[in-house]
Amino acid sequence: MSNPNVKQQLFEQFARIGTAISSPARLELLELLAQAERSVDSLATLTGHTVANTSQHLQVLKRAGLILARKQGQFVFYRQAGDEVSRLLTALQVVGETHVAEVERLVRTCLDARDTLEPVSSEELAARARKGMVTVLDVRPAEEFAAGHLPGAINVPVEELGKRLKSLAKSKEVVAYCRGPYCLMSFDAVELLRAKGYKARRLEGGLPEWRSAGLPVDAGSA
Amino acid sequence: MSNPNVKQQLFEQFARIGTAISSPARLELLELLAQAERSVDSLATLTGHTVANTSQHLQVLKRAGLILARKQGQFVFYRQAGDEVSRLLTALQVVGETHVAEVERLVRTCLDARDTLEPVSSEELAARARKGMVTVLDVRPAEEFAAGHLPGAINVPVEELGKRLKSLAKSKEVVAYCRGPYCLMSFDAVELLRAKGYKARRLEGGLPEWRSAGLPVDAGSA
DNA sequence: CGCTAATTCAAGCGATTACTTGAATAATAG
DNA sequence: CTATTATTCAAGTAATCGCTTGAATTAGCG
Repeated sequence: MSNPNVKQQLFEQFARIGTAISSPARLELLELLAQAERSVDSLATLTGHTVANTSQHLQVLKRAGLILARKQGQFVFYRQAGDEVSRLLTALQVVGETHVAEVERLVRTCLDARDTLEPVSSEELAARARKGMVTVLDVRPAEEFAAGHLPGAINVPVEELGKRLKSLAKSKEVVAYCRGPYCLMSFDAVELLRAKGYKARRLEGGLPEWRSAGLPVDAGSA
Repeated sequence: MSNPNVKQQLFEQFARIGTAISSPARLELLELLAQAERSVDSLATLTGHTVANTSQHLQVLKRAGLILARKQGQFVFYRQAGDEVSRLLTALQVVGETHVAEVERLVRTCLDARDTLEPVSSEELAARARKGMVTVLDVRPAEEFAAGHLPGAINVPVEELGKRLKSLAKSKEVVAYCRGPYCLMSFDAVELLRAKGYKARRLEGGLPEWRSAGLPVDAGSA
């Protein structure tokens, strides 16, 4: 006979993972860590929380198995434990999009340019990029680009995009991407590019989605 | 410029879904509701919690968009909101299996017969069942079978399996399935069948996994 | 060695959560 | 209408959570 206790213990373990993704602050950390490994301090700065608070959140994520730590000198670098974690977050977002009215409302409210910004799917971009038909633009911070990016992508962080437009050819269509489907950087980039007369669209999803779709990623030459 | 507030609000929405799956009790409810729609009272009985407590858990799940309610007479029947929910739970389990040592330990401890119980994949079963090579055995309670089951499956709840062995031909291999990869009923069934001289294996995963793989499900003739 | 910076630990506090108990609603049966 | 059953609501309590603050730990640097 199977021990019914085991099942409860398994539920407890899975619930611990659920707890880890039950806080907005931790979801934000997970999104950042899906891009590149980062120190506690850098994460605290990016999220605007105190270092101690950030450290505690990171430990919750680590205990749940979602992230891993690597100590180098006086720094501790955290990183995502694996692509399964990105897939979990994607599943979370899909449920939200499908069944939570508030999510749909938020997406429409802020990103109502959606109709005009029809996103490019990963498959489509992969095919068109191979033929050299598009400029692939990575608008994330340089560190994240360095940790890995789409093959052949050019890195121009959003904040610098205005000043560095000249490096982009106007002849080819530009496809911008950033951290993920709800990261706003690529929206801003596309908006700016179109205002300047570029033909621009955004990739549906970001690097984590691209990677967990099994598509190739260029490792960084930091 | 995009409103950075929107992103925070989106994280809050996703975090609410995380909160919903952050409790063992609610995970158990979700597993049950992935099989069939059920009343509050029936869920309370099955899980061993009070009705009021169960009702409150169900409302948390409902507010997160994971389940839906249907009122019929004095009963309220809850059901899973959609297959996306099953996929979320699967993603949760995959992360657990991959990155939480305790999960692996539990699986090995209780289900260490795993080596001898090599599970059949959905694809393999689909192919072999079409050729009539196996008996597909659903060992879940009759109500869950009635709400949907694998095509051609025979329903014999585990508790009755001992008494109803005669209805199973010994010539064909038997593949048993139940609620999911961590549901113990099919393990018990396979153990019992083997002890009685049957050639038996279990399906890897249960009905929800089968369904969310896009494979056909026979609707119930209750 | 002492100094500084990155991280973690520990204590504390207000807010939230899980569960219980008992009452309030709502639908059905007599 | 009254009694019964299913469900939800409301109040209360112990435990947990998120965040802060300040001290402890650890590694590098002059």
